[in-house]
Amino acid sequence: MADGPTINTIAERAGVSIASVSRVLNGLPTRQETVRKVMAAADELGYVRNAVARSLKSRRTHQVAFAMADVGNPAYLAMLREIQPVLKAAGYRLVLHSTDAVVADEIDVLHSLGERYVDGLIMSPLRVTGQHLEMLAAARAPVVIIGSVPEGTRVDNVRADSRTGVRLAIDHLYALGRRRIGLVNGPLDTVPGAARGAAYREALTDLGLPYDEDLVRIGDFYRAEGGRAVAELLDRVPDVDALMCANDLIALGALDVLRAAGKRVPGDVAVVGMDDTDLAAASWPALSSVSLGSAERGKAAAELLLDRLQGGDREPRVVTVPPRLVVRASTAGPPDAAAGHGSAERAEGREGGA
Amino acid sequence: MADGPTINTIAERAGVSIASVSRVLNGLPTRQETVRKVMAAADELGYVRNAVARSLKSRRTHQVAFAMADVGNPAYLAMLREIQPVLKAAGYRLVLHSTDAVVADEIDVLHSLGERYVDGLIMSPLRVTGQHLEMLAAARAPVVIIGSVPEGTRVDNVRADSRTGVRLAIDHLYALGRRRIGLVNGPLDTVPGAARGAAYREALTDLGLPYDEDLVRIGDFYRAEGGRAVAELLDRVPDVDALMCANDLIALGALDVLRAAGKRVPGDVAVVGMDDTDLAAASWPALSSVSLGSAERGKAAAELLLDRLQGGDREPRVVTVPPRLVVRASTAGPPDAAAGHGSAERAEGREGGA
DNA sequence: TTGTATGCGTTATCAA
DNA sequence: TTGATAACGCATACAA
Repeated sequence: MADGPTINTIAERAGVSIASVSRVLNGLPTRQETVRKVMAAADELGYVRNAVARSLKSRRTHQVAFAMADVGNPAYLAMLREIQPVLKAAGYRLVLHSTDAVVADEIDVLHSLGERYVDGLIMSPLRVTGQHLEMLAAARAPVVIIGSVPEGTRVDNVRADSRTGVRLAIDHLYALGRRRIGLVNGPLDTVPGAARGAAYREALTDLGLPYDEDLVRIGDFYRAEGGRAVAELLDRVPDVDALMCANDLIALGALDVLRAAGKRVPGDVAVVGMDDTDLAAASWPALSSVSLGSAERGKAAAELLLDRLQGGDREPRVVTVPPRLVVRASTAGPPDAAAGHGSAERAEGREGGA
Repeated sequence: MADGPTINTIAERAGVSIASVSRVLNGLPTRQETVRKVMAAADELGYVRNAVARSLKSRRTHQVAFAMADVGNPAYLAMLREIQPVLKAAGYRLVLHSTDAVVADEIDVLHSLGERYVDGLIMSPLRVTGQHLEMLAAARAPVVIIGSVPEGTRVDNVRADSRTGVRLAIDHLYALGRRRIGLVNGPLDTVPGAARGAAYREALTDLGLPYDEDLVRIGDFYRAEGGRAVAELLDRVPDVDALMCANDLIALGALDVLRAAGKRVPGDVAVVGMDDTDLAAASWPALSSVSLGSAERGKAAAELLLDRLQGGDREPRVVTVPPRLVVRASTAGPPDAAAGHGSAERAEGREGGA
């Protein structure tokens, strides 16, 4: 792997100055003959511009970072899938950070913004701490936060409306006649966990249903732990007739446990997931799920960032993506979905609006 | 967003030279008093090293690129999930490229290696053209290819063994008494498509089964098109009793179509997928699937690249990851899996070895 | 139209 | 132990 040619190498070979080489390479007005000589030399040498040197000079890297909690979480991947092509189309490379939901890692990412290896950052933090806010205020490059930040934070912000999302699901279950509706939530010290918990309580109140602590279980956002939480809930409230799960992975865990317990879905227990990931459509019975618009949020975030990178200064903007209930067999199928062929097809595609 | 402080700013403030500042920042031997002054100034100014300038000087970016065909494909995401932490632990950032299976884009990525914005590249090309090989030979940074390259190509290479993988699946189906085993494949001009097609034919021959063109359908690697291919196959061979699908998405499409056609799985038709993605475990009936070790291949590729980045020169290495058949309900469940609760659980976790 | 010289922010060499 | 200075590869103001 020999050292690559630089504009100096080309200049020598073409018998011109490096300034002329640079001009030709950048398409600035130059005499035809010089252009020819430079292009020929560049070609023969297999010259490729050094991106690092360009960046140092231009103060732009044409890179953007996307920081999320977990590369394994389909909700983040849905964002990624939308972010990637938007950035690519605009000529930006994507640097991926997975913070494993470790706050210190998120702070690290914000700190590293100062190193100027990217022109901007899209971040989807699980929790927003005071330190986050401090660093955001001091950030030396544009940042877009996916998730909710406190009022008045001067940062571009794309948020989901999980409150309305939970409401859609609970109303749906209520309309189906369910009255003992459980909640299987993630940790309350996460932004989504807290929001979903509060929204659940509020929705019940508005519907005139009692709030029963035994109907609420907390696990984490994964399948196995979600299953355990459901087992516990079943133990305390054997006649629960519906489960609102804080994400699809938890809901899959719920399906596992309900099946093992001999409960029919949705006959005995209706199940709603959240995030409407690929898994929802693949599972059986197909999972009704509240989409919080991960894909749309990713796209919106990418566009906000690009606008900021290209347009320059403007007031921070807040974009809220409305949730959407996608009804499938786990709530709207035949009483024992396990007995019916084709139920998933019938239900799939029906979508309730906000 | 004011201009950030540089070592010059610090030097002025601390009343020392930039050389001293650099020394302190890099922990080189320096007088205590100087260290103190520099650190104080750096602290007050909120100094952060400029990564671009460092890279220009050091000729290392501490970035590695991963180029794959499709951010939406779970097999690549499985690789990504393993690659990311390995690189992160070694202090490398991950730059993500999605080429949308466009060959020109892959060539672009190889070309852009010359820009030196990354120290190395992991690439998983769908097809390896002559141009790929040319550019690999001329690459100015280490590359690891996930996928098969021609014998003698001087490049680190991690390959799956889809031939053995297909063989495992066909043998399994044969052992279950299936004799009319169909193949739902992806395009034959892709490396995996060609390999799987050939392996299927070979496996049948070895088992003494006739090769029937009507039993082989070609679509692409996605769910809807896979379903269409299965519908066509059903039309031609109504009594097909097993389907080998070239990936899990195709297999999900197969489940859709079989269910709609009133076929029982695995009673009437046993179905095997490939790649063993998350979807396989989530689907119903849970999908038997041949894991080609996407995760392991990703990990191996990252380790090969790191070794090359850190260790330096050595002969190119070829790592072959063995396939593994994961048996679930879609082949080993009760005749009509749709009628049985808990079948997925019973089958899950049973794994046949190579 | 072209070349010289300077700076982008670091690191590293060489004298002092 | 420290400071002046030269790269790293490129872009550009200015002079020729």
